[in-house]
Amino acid sequence: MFVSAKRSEIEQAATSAIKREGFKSVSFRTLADQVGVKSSSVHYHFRTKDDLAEAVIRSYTEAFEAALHAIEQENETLLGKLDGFQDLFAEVVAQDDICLCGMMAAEVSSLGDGAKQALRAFFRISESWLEKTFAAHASELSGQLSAAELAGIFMAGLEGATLVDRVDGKVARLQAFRSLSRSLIT
Amino acid sequence: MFVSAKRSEIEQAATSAIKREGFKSVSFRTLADQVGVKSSSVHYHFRTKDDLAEAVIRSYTEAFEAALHAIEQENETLLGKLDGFQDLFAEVVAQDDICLCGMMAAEVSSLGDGAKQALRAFFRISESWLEKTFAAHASELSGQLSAAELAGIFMAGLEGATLVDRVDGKVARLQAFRSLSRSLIT
DNA sequence: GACAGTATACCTATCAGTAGATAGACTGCC
DNA sequence: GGCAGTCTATCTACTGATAGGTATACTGTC
Repeated sequence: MFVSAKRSEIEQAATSAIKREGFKSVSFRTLADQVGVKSSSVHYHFRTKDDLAEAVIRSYTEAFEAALHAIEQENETLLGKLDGFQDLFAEVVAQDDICLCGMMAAEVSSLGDGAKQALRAFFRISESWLEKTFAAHASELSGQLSAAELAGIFMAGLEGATLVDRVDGKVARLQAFRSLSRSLIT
Repeated sequence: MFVSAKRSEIEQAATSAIKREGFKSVSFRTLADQVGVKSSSVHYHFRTKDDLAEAVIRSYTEAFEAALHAIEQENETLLGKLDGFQDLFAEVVAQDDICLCGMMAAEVSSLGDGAKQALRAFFRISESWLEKTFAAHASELSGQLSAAELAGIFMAGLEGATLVDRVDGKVARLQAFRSLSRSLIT
């Protein structure tokens, strides 16, 4: 499936901008300026703004899935996998951004149906990976929390941590979740 | 200190709208329509949009502080206090909203200095309350997490839980944090 | 008590800027 | 010739913000 280079470039520019300023703040004109075309050309690749939102979320989800797969391959232990997952969020905060889908989640009320569905898919996929991972290492876990509960805690927790950490420029909450994962593993 | 009824009304309308759609989506005109005045009258009470943001965040913080104080008075146990804290977030999700300051945190890059500072104050105050509460009940806690770490985990975690739960209309992550608090208390 | 001055709280009218979106023409490659 | 990709030009709608006016109410002075 070939997609034009310009289309990818626009998508990439949109992704960066959304992670920093949010989807509402991104305009066809600023994206066009950034990649060196006119706004009507952006409309050519993405008919409406909601088409753009959906495409960006789906690409982000694909990349996220690939990263999760790599983490799985490169780590044997639960702690290693969990650290890898948290690294993904640490990278985002390091660039003074938040997770694209966390940002979109805040703006969900102004998204169309296609984008909303794509957003739900992101969280379903990510949480499923976490749940599967916790379930596979159940014997290493102390405490009475289920794999599903742990998945929800880490998914929501890390999204919230990037959100709150960005406000004061620290990484205190992200660090606290590192500690939490260590305290849960025997 | 008397503030005009209309000003309060505008602030209230802004608060509701921000919790639902975000600050960017709120306009002087829609607020004006909602409270039955012209947009220039909204500008009379709040000179700029950032003045409005700051005022709304400060009022929200005051109300939040008052709620925390009430929780403290009405609950003896750590679990009771923690449940009370989580109830505040459950109320927000029940109305299909997210915490006003969580929303503002997502939009922080488009806020002015006054609003940013007010936002930092909200998180500082809320997290301090949590930390103080955890520290006061240290003997009831199992595990090696510090009071500061626990405060960060619950503050960020609950902000994230409301954010993610709203996407699929469930309260799964909020519930998972209820379980977490129970698993941490001996 | 009457008047001047000032503050509050709104109004109408308008501004420049930006938003998403569309129609129709041009260009270069296969 | 046909198609992909881009262009110019334009539209309607809306944004935050400002200028200038008005009615009402309070406040201090004579």
